[in-house]
This record gives sequence, C-alpha cells and structure tokens, in this order.
Amino acid sequence: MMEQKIDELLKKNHLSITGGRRKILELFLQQDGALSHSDIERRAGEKFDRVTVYRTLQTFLEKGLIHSIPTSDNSIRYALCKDDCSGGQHHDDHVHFICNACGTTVCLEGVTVPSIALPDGYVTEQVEMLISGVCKSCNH
Amino acid sequence: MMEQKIDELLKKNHLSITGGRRKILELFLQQDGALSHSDIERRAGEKFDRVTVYRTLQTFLEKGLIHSIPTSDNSIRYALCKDDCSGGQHHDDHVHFICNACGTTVCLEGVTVPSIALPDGYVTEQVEMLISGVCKSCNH
DNA sequence: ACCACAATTGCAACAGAGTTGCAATTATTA
DNA sequence: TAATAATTGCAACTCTGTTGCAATTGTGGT
Ligand SMILES: [Mn+2]
Ligand SMILES: [Mn+2]
Ligand SMILES: [Zn+2]
Ligand SMILES: [Zn+2]
Repeated sequence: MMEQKIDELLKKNHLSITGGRRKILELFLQQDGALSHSDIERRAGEKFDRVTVYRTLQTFLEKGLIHSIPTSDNSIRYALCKDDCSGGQHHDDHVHFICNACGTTVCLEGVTVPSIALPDGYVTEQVEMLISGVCKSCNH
Repeated sequence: MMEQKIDELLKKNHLSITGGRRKILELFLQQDGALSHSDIERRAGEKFDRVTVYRTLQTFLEKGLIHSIPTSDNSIRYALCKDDCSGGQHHDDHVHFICNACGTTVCLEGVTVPSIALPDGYVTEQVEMLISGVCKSCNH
C-alpha cells in the first residue's frame, strides 16, 4: 500500500503527517521523472495553496527527502532522493538527463558523475552534471 | 583600446553598434567571471531599460557571443564565448565553477567536460557540468 | 552630409514566480 | 480530550520576464 509507505517516509524524516505533504509525496512516488513546482501545483489540483507547495518542497529539500536539479531554462526540477540522503545530507552523485523532445527530466541512477581535477586552489564541494538530448521513449 | 575591440566584436557578429550593446559587452570584457541579468542591470546603471538588457542578452546568445550557465539557485549567469562560437553554434565544453563563499561563477576553460556513456536508447546532445565549492581567491 | 528604411529602444501594461506576516486550522503528545 | 506547537491559507507584496507599439536611432546608398 502506497499510503503506508508515504506515512513511514514522513515519520522517518521527523515530519508531521498532513494532507499536503502526503499528496506531494504521492506525486513523486507515482512519477518516474522529476517534477517542477508548476507540475506539482497543477497535479495537486486546487486542493492546496501555492505557498504550501513552496514550503513543502523547501521542507522536503532540507530533510533530504528530495533533491533539486538545475536546468538551462531557469526552472528547477525536484526528484526523490535515495534512502541515504536523510537529514539534509545529500549523496546524489548521479547524472541528470533532460529530453529535448518530451521535456521530461530523469535521474540516471546508474550513471555516476566522474571526478574532475580542478586547477590549484579550487576545492570541490558538489558536482552537478546535466545532459540534454533525446530520451529512451522518444527514440521510438 | 577596449572601445575598438567592442565595436569589432559587434561588427563581426553582424550586429549594429548601439550604446546598450557597447555597454553590456564592456561589462563582460571588464569582468573575469560570469554575470547574471541583475548584475548587468545594476552595473549598467539607470542608463538602459530592463527590457533592453533582456533583448540584448538574447541577441548575444543567438549570435554566439555569450553562453548561459545554469545554476542551482535558479538564476542564469552569462559569460563571453571563445572566438569559435559565432553564428549561434556553441562549442563550450568547459566546466563551470560557482564559489559558495564569494558567489562568483567562472568558466574553467582549461577543464573539459568528460564524455559519459549513457544507458541504451539515450542520445546526448549537450552536457553541462557545474561544480560548486571554494574558489582560488577565497582559499586565501 | 543627407535621406529612406530597417533595426533598436523605452514605455506601459501585463503574467508568472516567489516571499512574508498573520490569523485560523490542524497534528501531536500527554 | 485539552494544551501546545506546527502547518496552512490568505492577502499583499516584490521580482522576474514578456509583449505590443510608438518613438528613436543606426545603416547603407546617394
Ligand atoms: Mn537525481
Ligand atoms: Mn563558460
Ligand atoms: Zn523524451
Ligand atoms: Zn570565491
């Protein structure tokens, strides 16, 4: 049962269980790809205020339930984290893929970001790798 | 003389020479790192309308004079392209670095983006690599 | 140097995205 | 079930980005 899974996820992250959080988490679990703020607003229907969506995403980010994916068109996407990202510590070192045909953004969990040697004096804290092209489904 | 260089750059890209374009190009040439829209608006002073800045950046992008850099905080930065990017064809395969301390974004021209093998069915068209951390100057 | 034409600009008006304070509602714990 | 703390919705606001249109400016040819 998905409902049970949702409540467990919220409890595990020390979040109180509310309708809005349940609904947004459900959207992520039903979904293969990443979601933008407006995706969520649209699919959550008229049931929740815009502000609640903003605050919920912010909370989920801080708790390490989701991570954000920067895109070239200035519209951040969000995707579920793996289990070991709790507590605000993210360990997502996978590549993100954006399809130029259908627009979907997915986490390529199997493709890890290679480590890069930077010039002297630069210290790496986080690496984002974003690949755009044509996705599996759009390649007929 | 910088003024001469600016006009040549505009002519080479088949753009008419106007005050706004001159000023914005000057900002990029005076600058080591990348600039956001609001950086430009601020530094260009009250001299130009917001809309002109948007349209000028758009034009520069299309002509291959500048390229855009996606960031995690939803604020696109822009940086000058190398000479071989004219005509809307970009050949920037370098890594971008954002300093968490001072906030500046720079093109690491010497660091090329490694090629990545994607799962079957995915076709790569463009790769963005964005590293955040502490930059050279902030590492005292 | 001037003119005609095309391109660029500023302005106004608008749409969308994101933020904040506050009061009402709801969840948690005892 | 009641007390307390957290979450939510609402209103108001700011900031960002877009569009149409008329005024201005740049360009190339005379
Ligand atoms: Mn991901
Ligand atoms: Mn660059
Ligand atoms: Zn696709
Ligand atoms: Zn720095």
